[in-house]
Amino acid sequence: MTRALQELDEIDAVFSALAHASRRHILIVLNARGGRVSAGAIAARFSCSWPTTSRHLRVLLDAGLVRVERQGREWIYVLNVGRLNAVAGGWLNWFEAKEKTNVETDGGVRAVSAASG
Amino acid sequence: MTRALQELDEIDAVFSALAHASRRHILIVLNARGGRVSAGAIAARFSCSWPTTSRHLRVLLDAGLVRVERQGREWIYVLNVGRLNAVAGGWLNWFEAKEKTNVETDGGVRAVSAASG
DNA sequence: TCTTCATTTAGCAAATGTGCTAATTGTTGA
DNA sequence: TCAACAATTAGCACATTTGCTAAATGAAGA
Repeated sequence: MTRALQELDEIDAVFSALAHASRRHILIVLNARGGRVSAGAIAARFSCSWPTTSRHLRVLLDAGLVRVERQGREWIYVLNVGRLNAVAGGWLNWFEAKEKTNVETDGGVRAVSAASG
Repeated sequence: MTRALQELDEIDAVFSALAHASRRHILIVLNARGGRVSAGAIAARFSCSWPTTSRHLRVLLDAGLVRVERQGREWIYVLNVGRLNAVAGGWLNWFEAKEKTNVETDGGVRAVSAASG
């Protein structure tokens, strides 16, 4: 897979992960608690069942927005703010940057948005 | 509905709209073409059927990321970059801002992420 | 007015996502 | 080794999303 296609997959995974309110909530909670929280502490804050929260965590993990570390019998989830800002923020920057630099050509456009539709 | 809950609905609509690659692509195309493009010109760039693209446009419309104007027998879609940056960018800012301001309390956290899970 | 063009709406099938309960894995401490 | 604990994986039901084709809408020009 080329670098450009891999980037598109990353963008897709991140925005898909951000599409659900529970997962956005998990990231906010993680951030507010200093970026490191056990799965149990996260699950305790939600009204849905523990397995459901666990699956949301896995989606975030697959998108690279968190990583996980075993600590005794707990799993500690660690927020990856850098990736959130790089991937989601990076995509959003195409819109701010537009006034300054020339990204009018199709080539440039395809580089960040191809393989859809 | 309170102001805070309305904001949560806006965040939800915007991130749900951004969750599909075709819709992200539409926004990029719109941006590259100066922010104003007819539905036909957009549909012509996609491999999926015209009605399918039309529905993607409606999702973007409902999220407030575009508006639409009738011009003769064409529909012109107009990008709303301001809303994209305000809602999606605004949500992302909770993570950058974290190092500077204190948002540790649960009250603050709930204000931007409640009603999930 | 009638046809043509541009696009949307309707309606259906297939795929995907979400939530639950029950069962499993792996760790700790007696 | 065994019980208790922390969390995940498995498997199922329900809801939503996505894509298609066919039909409808509404403006423009002959």
